[in-house]
Amino acid sequence: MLKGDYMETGTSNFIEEIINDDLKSGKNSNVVTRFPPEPNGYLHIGHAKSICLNFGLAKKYNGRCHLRFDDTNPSKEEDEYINSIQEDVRWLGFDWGDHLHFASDYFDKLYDFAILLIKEGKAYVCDLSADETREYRGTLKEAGKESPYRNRSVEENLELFSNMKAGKYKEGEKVLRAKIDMKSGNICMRDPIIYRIQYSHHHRTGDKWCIYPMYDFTHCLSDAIEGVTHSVCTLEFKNNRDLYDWVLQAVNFEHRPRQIEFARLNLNYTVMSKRLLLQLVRENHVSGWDDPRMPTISGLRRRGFTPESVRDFTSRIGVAKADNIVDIALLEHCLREDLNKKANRAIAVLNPLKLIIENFPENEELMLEAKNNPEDESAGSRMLPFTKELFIERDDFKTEAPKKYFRLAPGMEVRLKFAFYVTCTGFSTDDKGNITEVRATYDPDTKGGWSQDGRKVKGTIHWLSAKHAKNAEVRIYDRLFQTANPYDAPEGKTFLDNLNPESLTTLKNVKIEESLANAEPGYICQFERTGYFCSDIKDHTHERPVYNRAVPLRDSWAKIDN
RNA sequence: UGAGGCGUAGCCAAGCGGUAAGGCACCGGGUUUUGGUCCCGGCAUUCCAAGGUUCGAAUCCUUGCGCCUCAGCCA
Repeated sequence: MLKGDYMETGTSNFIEEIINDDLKSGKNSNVVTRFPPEPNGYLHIGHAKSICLNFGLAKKYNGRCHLRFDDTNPSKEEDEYINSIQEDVRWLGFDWGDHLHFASDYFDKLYDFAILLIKEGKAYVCDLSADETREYRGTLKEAGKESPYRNRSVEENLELFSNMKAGKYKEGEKVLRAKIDMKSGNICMRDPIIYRIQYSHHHRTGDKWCIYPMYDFTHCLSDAIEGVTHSVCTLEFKNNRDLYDWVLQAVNFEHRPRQIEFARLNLNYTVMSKRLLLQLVRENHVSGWDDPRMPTISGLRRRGFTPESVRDFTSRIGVAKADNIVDIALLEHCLREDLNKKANRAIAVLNPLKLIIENFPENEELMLEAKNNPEDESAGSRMLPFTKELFIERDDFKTEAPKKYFRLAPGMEVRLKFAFYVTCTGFSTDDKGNITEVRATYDPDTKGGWSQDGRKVKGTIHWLSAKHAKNAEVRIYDRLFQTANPYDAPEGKTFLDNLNPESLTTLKNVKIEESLANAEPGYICQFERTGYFCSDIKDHTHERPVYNRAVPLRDSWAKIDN
C-alpha cells in the first residue's frame, strides 16, 4: 500500500457502509464508480477529494472507475480542459484504463431515450420563453403552473422534437421538458428541461447537433449505460436525485445506479469554485490556472506538492455530509511529512550577507562532506567547498543578541553546518547603517562541525562559499488570500479585496549550490533550515535557475522572535 | 419546512444503547550538526438546546434553535 493511499484510512466512511450493504444484499455484485468533470476549467483540490474517493473506492472493492467528461454544454467547454484534466488525474496516480468516456458519446442513445419518453407521454416540447418558463416554475414556497403546451399529442411532440433536431427553430424558441409535477416541493421535478437548442460547435460531435441534453437527463443515463453502480457526487446534487431516479424509471432502464452525496471540500484562505478561479485567471490576479498560489492540481504541482501528499490529505480529511472548511495547515503538514523523508537537502542563502573568515587562508579551498538527507542514509552525501569569503543568511546575524537568540552576533560562537565553529569578531556598515559584511574567526579543530573538547554551541547556520555560489531567483509564496474566509468581504467589496498583497515575494539575489542550478525543472528539495522548494516547471533553466517555495519549515524561533 | 440536508474541541472526524478514537492547530518538556525531524506529556465530565424513555443516551423519542442546498434553456 502506498503512502497516501485511500485504503490507508482505517476508518471507513458512510459511503462504504452503503456499498457494503448493497454487496451483501446482492443488489450489486461489483463496484463501478466514475469521476465526471465538465471540461470547463482546471481541476482543483476539491476535485482531488472526489477523484481519490471514486478511484479509491473502485480499487478497494476491486471494481473500476471511469473518467467521463460531462460535455453537454459546448458553449463553455474546451479541449484545453480535457487535456489538463486527464493530466491531473494521471498525476494524482489514477488510471481509468479503457474507460475514458464522454457524455457526448451517448448523444444518439440519449436522443432515442428522449423519443421514448415522448412516446410514453412523459415528455413534451414547450414553447414558453426562458422568462415565461421561470414564471411558470413558481417559487420556493408557491407551486408552479402547468405550461399551456404540456398536453400536446405524442405525434405533435415527436414532430416538433424532430424539427428541433433538424434546426428549424432558433435558440430559446423551444425546449423538451419532462412531464412530472409542477406542484412538487422539489423544484427539480417541476417539468425540468431536458433538451435545449444551442447552435454551438461541439468539440467532439462538431456541428452534428443543435440540440443538447441537460445534465439531469444525461448524467443518470450515462451512468446507467456505463454500468456504474454507485454514482458519488457532492451534496448540492441531493435535490437532483429525485430526477435522477425518475428518468431511469421513466425509460425503464434495467440497471439502476445509486446516487450518493457527500460534502464538498472547502479550504480556508482560498476559494474553491471554478467560476472564481476562472475570474482570477482572466483578470490576471494570478499568472494562470497553474500559478503556484492556485488551489488547482496544476498549481499545487507547480508549487512543489507531491501526488502522495495530496492523496494523504484527502484521506485525512475524511468523507462525510457536514459542511466543512478544512484548515490549509493540514495540507501543508501533509507535504512536509512526505518531503521530510524524501527530499534531499541543499543549501540556499535567500538573503545573502558576506561573512569573512579572518584566519582562513586567502586562496584555499577546502572540501567538506554534507549529508543529503539525515532522514535517509541511502541518500548519501556531497562535497561542499569552503573558502575565506562566505555568504550567510542576513537573518542569522544580529548586532546585539536578544534573549534566547543563539545565532551569530559579536562575540558569539556558532556552528557553520558541516564545516567549523566560528566566533564573530565584528561587522561593517555603510553610511546608511546597513550591515555590509560580518567578520569571524574559525576554529580549525572543529572541522566537520564537531569540537574536540566537547564544548557545545547552540546555533547552527548554513553558508555557501561566495566564489562558488550560483545566483538564482526564488519565489516565496504565501496564502492567496489574507482572510480565512475570502467571501467575507465588507459592504461594496468583493473577494478580490481580500487577496493577499504579499502572496508572492520574488527574491532575485539568492545564492545556491551549483547542483541546484544544474537540477532539472520540477526538482523538489529542502533548502536547509528554510523550507521545501521546487525548481519551476516553466521558468527554471540551468543558466537562470528559478525556485518556488512550496512550504516553509516550521519555525519555532519566529514565534519567540515576534 | 415549500422540499431536502446537516449540527461531536479552534479545524476536520470516529462513534450505530454500555459511559467521548484519531489527525491538524495550539501549549509544555526531552533529543538533535536544520530553532526542522523525532520522542514524551497536556488539550470535550460532554456531543446545538430543553424535555422524555432507559439501570445506562452523543446514539432512541418529542419539541425547539441554528447553518447549508434548490426558483439556469449551467453542471
